[in-house]
Amino acid sequence: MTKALTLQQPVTLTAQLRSHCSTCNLRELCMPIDLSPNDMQRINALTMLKRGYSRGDYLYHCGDPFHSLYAIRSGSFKTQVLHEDGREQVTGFQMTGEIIGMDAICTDVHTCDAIAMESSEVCALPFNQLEAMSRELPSLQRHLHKIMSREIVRDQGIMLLLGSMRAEERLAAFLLNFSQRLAARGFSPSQFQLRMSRQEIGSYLGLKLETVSRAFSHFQNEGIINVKVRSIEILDLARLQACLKCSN
Amino acid sequence: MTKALTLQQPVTLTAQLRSHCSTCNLRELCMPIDLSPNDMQRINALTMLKRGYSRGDYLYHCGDPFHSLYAIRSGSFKTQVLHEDGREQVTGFQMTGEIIGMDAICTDVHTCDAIAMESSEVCALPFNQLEAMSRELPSLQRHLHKIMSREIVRDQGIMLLLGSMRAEERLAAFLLNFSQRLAARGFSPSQFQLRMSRQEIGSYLGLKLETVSRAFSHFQNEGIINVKVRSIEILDLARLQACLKCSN
DNA sequence: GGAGCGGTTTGATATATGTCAAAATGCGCG
DNA sequence: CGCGCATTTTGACATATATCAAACCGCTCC
Repeated sequence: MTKALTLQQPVTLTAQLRSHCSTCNLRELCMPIDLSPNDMQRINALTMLKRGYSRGDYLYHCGDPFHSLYAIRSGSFKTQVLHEDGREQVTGFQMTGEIIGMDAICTDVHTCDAIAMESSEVCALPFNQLEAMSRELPSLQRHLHKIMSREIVRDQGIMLLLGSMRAEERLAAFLLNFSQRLAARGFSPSQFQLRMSRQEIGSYLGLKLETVSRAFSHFQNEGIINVKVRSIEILDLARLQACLKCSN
Repeated sequence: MTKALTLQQPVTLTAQLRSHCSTCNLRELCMPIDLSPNDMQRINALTMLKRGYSRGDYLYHCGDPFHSLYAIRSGSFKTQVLHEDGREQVTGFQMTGEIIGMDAICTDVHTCDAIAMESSEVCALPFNQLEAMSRELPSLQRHLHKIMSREIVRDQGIMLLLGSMRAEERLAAFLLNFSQRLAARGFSPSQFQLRMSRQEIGSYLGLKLETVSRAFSHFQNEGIINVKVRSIEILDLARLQACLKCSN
C-alpha cells in the first residue's frame, strides 16, 4: 500500500506520440489527432510526468485534490467508489492507452480510488495545461471532449448491464468487452490472463464472488470457454455473444 | 409520439442569462460563469433555438446525428438506452436547468433516447459553436468540462446503487436525490409529484414495478413517507436517509 | 354517472442470487 | 520441497426479488 513514485521523469508529448507510434501506447489520447508540424511544436509545451506504480499502489485516493488526468502507458488499474458504510464498488478496469481521472474535474477532488492491478506506468497530464492547449488546438479540444463523452457512454453501458442483465449475461458482457479491448491493443482476443480476482469481478458486475465463479464454471461446462482460475480461453465466441443477446 | 417542434424561436445566450437570473432556469449552464461585459458580447454570437415538446415527444432518438446539446428550460425528460433484444433501461430523469445530449459527442450519434415527461422547453446549443466559444472563454470551457465530469460522477453513483444496494435502499436514494434537486430549484423538498410511472422508476433502479410499489408501501407503513400514487410527502427525512446508509 | 383503460397495489408462488461452510487449488516463501 | 495463506470452487440452504394473477384505483370519454 506504499505510494510508490518510482520515478518522476519528465516527458514531452511529442516523445509520447513517437513512443505511441512504435508501442501502441496512449492510443486514446493521441491517435485520432491530426497534427501539423506547427501543432507539434506547441504540444511540446505540455509537461508530462511519467510515474511507475506496482500492484496495490494507489494512483489517487478518493478525496485527493485534482491536478492531472492520467494516461496509462503500461499495465492496468481499477477504479472504485466507496460507500459511507464501507461497501465499495469497482467502477472500471482500465488498461494501456486509457485515460483516467475525469471524475475529478467537476469538484476538483477525486471521487474514486484508482489502484494499480499490476506494475504499471502512467503519464500525468496537468489539466490546466491540457485546457490551455485545447484552446489553441481545436482537434485536441474535440478529442478531449470525445474522451469524456466516451466515458459517459461506457458508464451507461454498465448501467444497462447492472440494471437489466442476469449473472451469466453480465459475465459474458465482461469477457467480450475485455476480449475486444485486448484485440484492439494487438493481443489475442481469445486467450488471456485476468488480472483481477473473482471478488473484484463480482464487485464490478454487481455479483458475489461465488456467483461469478459459478458462472465461469457453467460456461466451461457448456464448452464456451476454458477457465483455469485466471487464465481464460474463449472457445466459442458466437455462443458467448449469444449469451449476451438473448435473455434466456 | 409525434415529434412536436412547436416553435423555433432564436434566442441569444445573453437573453438566456437574463431569463435565468429572473427564473432560475439554465442554472447548470450559466450560473458559475463569471462574465465580463466583454465576454457577454461574444456569447451573443451563440445562436440558440428554443423548442417546445409535449409528453411523450422525443427530443432525440438513439441513432440521430449529433448537432447540439440541450439545456432544459422547463419541464423534464427521461433518457433511456435500448438493448438489441428490446429491453430498455432508463438512465436518468433530467429536470430544468440540466444539460443533456453529451453521450453523443464521442460518436457524433446519439446513443440513447430522450423523451419529454411533460410539456417542456429546451434550448438547443449547437456544439460546434459551443466549442468555438469555449476556446475564447476559458470560464465557459472549464464549465463545459465540469458539466461533463458531473455526468460521469452521476453515472458512477448509479452504478454503485445498481451494483450494491437493495430495493428499498435504491428507492430511498432515488427519493432523496429527487428531493434535493427540487430543493435546489426552489421547490418543496418534502412534498412533490412524481412525473414517472412505477415502471419507469423500476427501470431506472433496476427493479420490477411491483418491487417499487412494494417498497413505496413499506415506507408508507413505516411512517417514513406518505404516498398517494404519484404524490409523495416525506415525513421522516432522517429515517429515509438512514435507510440509505446502513444496509440492514 | 358509468364504461373502459392504464396504472397501481397486493397476494401467492417461483427462481436467481446471496449466504454460509467446507474442500480444493494455486502460490509465495522459508 | 512442503507449509501456510489467499483465492477459488462447490454444495446446501436462505432470501430478496421476479413472476403471475387478481383486485383496486383514478382518469378520460361518452
